[in-house]
Amino acid sequence: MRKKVTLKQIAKELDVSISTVSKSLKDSHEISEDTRQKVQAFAKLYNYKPNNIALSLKNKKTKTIGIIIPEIVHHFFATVISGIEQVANENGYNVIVCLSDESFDKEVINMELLANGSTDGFIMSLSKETMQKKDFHHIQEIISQGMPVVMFDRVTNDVFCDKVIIDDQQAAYDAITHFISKGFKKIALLTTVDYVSVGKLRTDGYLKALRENNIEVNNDLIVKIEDIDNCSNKIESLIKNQKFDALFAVNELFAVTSIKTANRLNKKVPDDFSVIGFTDGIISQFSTPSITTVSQNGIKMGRKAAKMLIDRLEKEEEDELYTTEIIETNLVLRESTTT
Amino acid sequence: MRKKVTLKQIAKELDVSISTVSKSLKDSHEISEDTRQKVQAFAKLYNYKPNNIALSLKNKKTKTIGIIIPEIVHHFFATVISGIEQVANENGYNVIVCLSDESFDKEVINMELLANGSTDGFIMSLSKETMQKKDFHHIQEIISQGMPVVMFDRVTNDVFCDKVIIDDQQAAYDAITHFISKGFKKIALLTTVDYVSVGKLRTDGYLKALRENNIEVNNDLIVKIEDIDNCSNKIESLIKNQKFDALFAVNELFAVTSIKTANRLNKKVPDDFSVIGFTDGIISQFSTPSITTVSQNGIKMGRKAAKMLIDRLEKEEEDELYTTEIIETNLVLRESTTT
DNA sequence: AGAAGTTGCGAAAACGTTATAGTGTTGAAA
DNA sequence: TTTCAACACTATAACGTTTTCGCAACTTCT
Repeated sequence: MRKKVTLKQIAKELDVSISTVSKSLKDSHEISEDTRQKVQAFAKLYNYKPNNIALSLKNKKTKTIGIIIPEIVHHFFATVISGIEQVANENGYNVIVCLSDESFDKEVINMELLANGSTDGFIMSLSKETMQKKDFHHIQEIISQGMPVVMFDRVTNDVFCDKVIIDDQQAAYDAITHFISKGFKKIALLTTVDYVSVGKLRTDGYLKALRENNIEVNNDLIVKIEDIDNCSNKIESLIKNQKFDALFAVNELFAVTSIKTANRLNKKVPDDFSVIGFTDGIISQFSTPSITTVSQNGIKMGRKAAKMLIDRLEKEEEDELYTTEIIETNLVLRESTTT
Repeated sequence: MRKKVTLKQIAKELDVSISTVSKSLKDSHEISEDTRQKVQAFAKLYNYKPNNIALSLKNKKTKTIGIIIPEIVHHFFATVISGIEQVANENGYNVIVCLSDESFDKEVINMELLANGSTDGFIMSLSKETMQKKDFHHIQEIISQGMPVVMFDRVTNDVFCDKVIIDDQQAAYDAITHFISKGFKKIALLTTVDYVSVGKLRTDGYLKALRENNIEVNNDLIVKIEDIDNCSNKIESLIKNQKFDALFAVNELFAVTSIKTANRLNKKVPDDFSVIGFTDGIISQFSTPSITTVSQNGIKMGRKAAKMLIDRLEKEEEDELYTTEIIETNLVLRESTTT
């Protein structure tokens, strides 16, 4: 076994001081040509690479970004990580990923662990439980220690930090407006319970679009879902006595579930009703019919978040001006809507 | 801003030595009850948490696992990460994720970077380029430095280390045997080019099953796909002059693409032909018809890989006996096959 | 020849921690 | 009274770096 070699070992072997070795490897002009070459040759031979941990301790920066997300088996979050990783990589950063599993406690524990020197900053999306509890002490604490945090998608106004979001309300508004422009008036909504901020905002966009077009809101057409695994009956009854001609779902799981339910009830999308979903993921692309969705560009979001974090990390003056970036969305037209 | 407090600062503040503080916090009996309480109270007040980096340097272990995978926007890899993370978390480890983007160079760079002190070991799946080049120096080097590596799914026999795989050949064999037991004789195969080891093995399983059942192999029914984005014509011509009654695809993308192509050509799955895919992901579940697949339990694979790595990290004697764990697969029956 | 500057290198501190080996004081046993 | 152990604490080394400062030994200038 060839253990990694250290400066000390090289120094001893060549009978010079550690300082000399360090300086030689950094091409310092303090060291004679001769010594420098000798050291460099030796270092190369033994494949010397500086120890990251020692460097981190010395420099008080780790060149590592902590990512805290609710889950990873989720197309959107995976794309965001991918985006973050791209920019991180371009800038010599690594990413360390922690999953909160939608649990407040896990979110807190993970963040506190990483905050003790392991990362230079965080990029995160809040867990459901955190949003419900509205307890953001752990995040406040970390920010107050001077560690930058960037939130994306599931964010909160209660914490001051950089944020990257899409304009959920506007995106939903656009989707509904699209329906209306196609002549649909009876539009159903499949949404989440209100404490999920993005669900709430998308619902608001739906309501706004109806209001502005003087369409009366029919509460029978609005279904709020707590848990997708236990809601088949709700969706089923909505579709069975179908009183709508278009359906807007606030995520792709709801969208595809409604289509599959319709199939089961011998109804056809888009013949019997059109569907627009949210989040342009795998499901929407490969469902039959493929689903028209509001695309939520995860890669772009991740890249932006990473850029914001790294910018903040690499400028030395502390800047108290936080910004919220809005990533534009657009409607990807597919087979689940009539043209 | 309330910067993190260090032992030194506490020591100074309480006018004791650093050692005393350290020992007090560790409840050492060397320290008097009085002092201990005083120190602990103070530490709590200032929310003292030991610095991970300093600990890592001292202990020469980081409690961090490096994960190197080709991509993350991929259901299977995401589930594996999820499994790894579960076990890592249970054992006080963190995971640092690097993406090779299927590139050899990125794989090498990332691994070498992390190997310089950032992680205690690696869990990885080889990039396509690495498999093609058959160059595993970077991995050999890291192993020879005494850093354990566990490979999963895309592995190689050229490196001695722990591995976690499924029995790809057997799984494919089982799928084909299932077809045959249902009376299908003309079975098409949608596979990858041969250098992708898992694709090759699954193809072998297909061939073996046919051979053992005395069914002649018809090369017209075997389509090898290099790049899914540029293969629609190949799949289309296969399906257009359909000479098969069942189709086995070595991944879910190929499976869903064949179904969608069939739809376009006014053929129906499973009425015109049955389909079995590989990798039980989102697509298979939500496709219409949902797809019968060989389930490749990513969570289990990730958990197993993490367990193997951590076991090796936590026992001090170096053990040169490497094992290869095989995760069982099973056929998940859905709508794309007739019963 | 003495002062001043240059060259080439080493010592030491620092980052934050833990563990080992002292050290001085007290109290009890011999 | 001496000896020794127990107690409560401190100093120091170590992990692997980088960097500042210091110090010889030359060289150059006056």
